[in-house]
Amino acid sequence: MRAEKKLQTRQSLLDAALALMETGRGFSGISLREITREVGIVPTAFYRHFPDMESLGLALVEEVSSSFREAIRLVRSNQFEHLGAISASVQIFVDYVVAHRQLFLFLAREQYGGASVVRQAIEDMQQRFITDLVADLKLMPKQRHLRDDDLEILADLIVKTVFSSLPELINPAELKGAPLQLAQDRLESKLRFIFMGAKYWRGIRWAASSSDGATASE
Amino acid sequence: MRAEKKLQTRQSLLDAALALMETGRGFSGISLREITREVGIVPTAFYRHFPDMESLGLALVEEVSSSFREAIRLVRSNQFEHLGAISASVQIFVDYVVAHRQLFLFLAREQYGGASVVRQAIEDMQQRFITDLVADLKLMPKQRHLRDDDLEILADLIVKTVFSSLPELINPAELKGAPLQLAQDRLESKLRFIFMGAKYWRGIRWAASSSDGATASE
DNA sequence: ATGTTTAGTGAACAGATGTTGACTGAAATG
DNA sequence: CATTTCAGTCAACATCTGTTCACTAAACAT
Repeated sequence: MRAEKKLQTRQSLLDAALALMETGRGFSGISLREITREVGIVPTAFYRHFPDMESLGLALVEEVSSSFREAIRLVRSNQFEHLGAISASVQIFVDYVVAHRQLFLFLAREQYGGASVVRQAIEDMQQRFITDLVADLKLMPKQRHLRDDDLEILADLIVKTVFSSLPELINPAELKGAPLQLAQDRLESKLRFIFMGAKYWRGIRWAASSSDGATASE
Repeated sequence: MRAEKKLQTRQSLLDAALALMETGRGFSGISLREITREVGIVPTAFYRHFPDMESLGLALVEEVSSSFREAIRLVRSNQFEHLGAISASVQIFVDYVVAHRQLFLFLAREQYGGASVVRQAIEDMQQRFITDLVADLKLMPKQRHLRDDDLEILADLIVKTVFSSLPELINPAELKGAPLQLAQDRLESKLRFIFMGAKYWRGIRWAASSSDGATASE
């Protein structure tokens, strides 16, 4: 009961940090004292759980990382059943995101704006997702015509598109009736664009990388 | 010579804010006093130019906005010449971004992470770009098979893809020889995926928006 | 030449922040 | 039961912050 209570307040600290981010500020704009105030403990008790704010941020990254993995797991388990794979996948994913709003709000806010260590951790997480997605895509017969490096870029595009859609999936700053469904449809369409592009991708190498003008059209 | 000098130090304040962001912190992590210290004036002189930090941030958004417009103008003036439109456009754009690194660093950092007012201003700017791009795409004969709302989503996808590529185009945190050229190639390939998807886009309406399972395949 | 405007100065304030060290009291251990 | 462990308390600190007010002096207008 000693360590159990400790983990409990530790979680309270993490939750308080997430809750305070709903005021509109970034993670770096939240103070140690604010968090402890929210939890109801004295500022110095913070150090019983984290050496500093930075490592609390890293703990949040880990939390959102495993949460994201869970969402992916849910999507994947249904992906091979339905025919409308994209639609079903997006539906599952969006449901999961709104059910864990605060966590993904943190992710959306800090993916580029956070302190360098937290940002780096998020980038690493993103890269792992991309790598995993590449492995998944390799198993799909529809993507067999794509080269490995093209697959990597495709996966990167998909992941970044999903990440960049997080703000509109989360923000309560909408007045009309069904802005969530609209954002969800938009994400679905975007992925449809991308996968359509992948389907008709021609492995044409457009010569060297740099500035020779004569490339394949389009 | 009185107002000229004033504009000069005002610009110094803006530049100092950008310069301080290269320390890794977000805009909200920079203090008023730090900026004045960097410029070499006393803290209270700040108020001769901005009522508070927030409006300095908004001034930065305006600056990056007009800078971005200039980049787009450059891209557009060459777009109708070459055949390798994507490659040339990306080349021009990337050149412009690295030439104005600090401004676009600010944009990349604050697009989601910034204080609510600044973030909102950036979102508005993004939306104007999307609207403009829709108008542009409408003029291109290759995109005539796309419905208006599909064009909107396509433009959204393109703009967000470019925005999400900004960090890798800017960050000096690379050790190898040519990471910039690599990032540039990646952006080019992503846009190629997207435009390929647009080319083969079929205007099929997949029924209503919400949760009916029977959708078009893929 | 005289008076006004104003960018920048300088001192000082109230408040918030991170971090310190010594403490308390209850749970865990033996 | 005696002892150790340790999550949380309490008071205090040095530091940094944004903002105030009265001021100086140089550029401007008259």
